[in-house]
Amino acid sequence: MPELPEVETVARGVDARVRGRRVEEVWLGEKPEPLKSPAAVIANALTGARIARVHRVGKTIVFDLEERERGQAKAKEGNWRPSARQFLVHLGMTGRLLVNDAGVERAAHTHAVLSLDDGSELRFVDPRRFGRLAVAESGEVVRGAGSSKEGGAKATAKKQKKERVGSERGEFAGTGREPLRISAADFRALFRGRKTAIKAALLNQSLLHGVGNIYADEGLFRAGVRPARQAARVTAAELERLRVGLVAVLKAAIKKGGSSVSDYVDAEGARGFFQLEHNVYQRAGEPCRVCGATIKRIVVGGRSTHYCGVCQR
DNA sequence: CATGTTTCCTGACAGC
DNA sequence: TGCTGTCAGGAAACAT
Repeated sequence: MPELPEVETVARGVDARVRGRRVEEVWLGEKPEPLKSPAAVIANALTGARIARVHRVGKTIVFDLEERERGQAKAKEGNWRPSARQFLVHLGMTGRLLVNDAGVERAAHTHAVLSLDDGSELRFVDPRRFGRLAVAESGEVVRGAGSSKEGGAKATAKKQKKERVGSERGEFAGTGREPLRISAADFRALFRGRKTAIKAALLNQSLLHGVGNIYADEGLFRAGVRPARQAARVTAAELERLRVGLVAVLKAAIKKGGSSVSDYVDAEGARGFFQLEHNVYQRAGEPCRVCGATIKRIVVGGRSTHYCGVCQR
């Protein structure tokens, strides 16, 4: 399942392939498309736009777009300006973003295809349909769910706070803080007074975004903290070990192209290798690499959770 | 608001 | 062989 390192890997790979390309045509799949924004909004935002940059915010892949200057219709090949809209892709559990030559046969469960001006195609493939596509309007809030049916008035009026668009320059800012950049003090503050399990808090995307089940378990192992501990009771020293451990494990995973459990692949369809270096995730019943004790599996926050009962307290 | 539970969706896999 | 049941899990929706 794609978490921060996997999403980062995909974003980098896609960026290398599509940056500067112009979107000539947009195809969106059948009825139950995984769209957060209405199909017309997505098609309208993308068709004719140029892709300025692709990057990652939390677990979301963000496409910065440019559009042609108005007025000067004669269009020398050069009058582009930043678009007020960004294209957002969330891979969910099984989503893939692939860049293929248009001639390559489309995989099953292909839900969206952007035809680019160099004859390649950016394809969104997602068997389980947990992934989401959306357009963020500068200065607006990208709401979660509901709007998948209707982008309508009701959705706009409702409570808004989920994903911020516009921290500073009106860009999509995600739901929480970036694990790789948050300060020690801000990190500690996230968990202050929280009665939920530290693992559940780590998975809460409105606190930290980008950390999922794999790296929550791996980070807690590095910190020597048991996943079920109440967040508020984890000491400052432990939280700092947790922050440092998370940064280390996330960076190490990015270097290895992410973890390919289930069926994750990058923009070229290549698997990652970090799963080979997991200390606890999906290693229940196997010996701890540090102390040799048997790795345990429990359920925390509704998620399967792995830890070493000796190394983690 | 904080927290816990249910739901979506389909491939993979265990068991018969 | 082939069918059935169970599981996985990100995040929205719903419940408490």
